[in-house]
Amino acid sequence: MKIATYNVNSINARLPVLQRWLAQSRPDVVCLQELKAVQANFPDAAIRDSGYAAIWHGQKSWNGVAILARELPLERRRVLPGDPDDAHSRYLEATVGDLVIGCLYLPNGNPAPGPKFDYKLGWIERLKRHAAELIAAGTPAVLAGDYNIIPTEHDVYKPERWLDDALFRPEVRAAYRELLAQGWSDALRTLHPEERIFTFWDYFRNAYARDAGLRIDHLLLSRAVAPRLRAAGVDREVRGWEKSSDHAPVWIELD
DNA sequence: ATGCCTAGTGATACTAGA
Repeated sequence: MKIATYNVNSINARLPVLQRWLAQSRPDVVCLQELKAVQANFPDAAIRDSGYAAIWHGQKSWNGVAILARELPLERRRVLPGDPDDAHSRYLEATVGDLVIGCLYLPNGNPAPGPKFDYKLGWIERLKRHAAELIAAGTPAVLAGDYNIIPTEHDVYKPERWLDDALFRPEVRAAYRELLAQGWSDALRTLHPEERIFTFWDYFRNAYARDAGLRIDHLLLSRAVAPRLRAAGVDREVRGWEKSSDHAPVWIELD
């Protein structure tokens, strides 16, 4: 079973690239982030033509998340609990087969410090509370998405330039470590502990050609799932396609 | 230190992304 996550940076601007990648990579489950479309503007028919049933949570202008699968995902929740005032579409959770799939788009948080960074830290705390419940229940779960967190200095092309950035600030990295310590494993790093792996290259500064990237898209496996991990990778060539997202798809294969 | 690019909105300039 192949599970992927892909920040598309607009589902409608990305549709040709998404369809081409789905046909080539043939994942069983896909978590999408940054739909940048209201609920009614999700291209459901085109996704069906590609062979996937989808649930999604749209929003005007920004954010928006979706889960695609061969059979219709059974929705469990469409918001992260813990803040009734949070109107961002950044979390969607569903049952697919024997797995719970959490699709997340964690806030960017820049500039830091500031209200956006505070929102990011609060969002991470809520994610940790929810993730702890999944672990406590022994749920076989995958939390996949754009975390907007560079976990370590090995996950960024030039760490000294990112020290004050909301993606790399010490408190954000610490929160990610605390999340893993609950019993989640970072699938890409588990199978490729030393490799230089990036999932995002800025549109600026010819970043992809220079391989000036970041690893910020992650698939976290609960204890019940981790032993099933067989392969993991980044479809980085997709970032080089015409009209690509600034992120590349990231995938795992489970028994 | 700044803008470099891309997308959405809705009006031709701004916000936001990371």
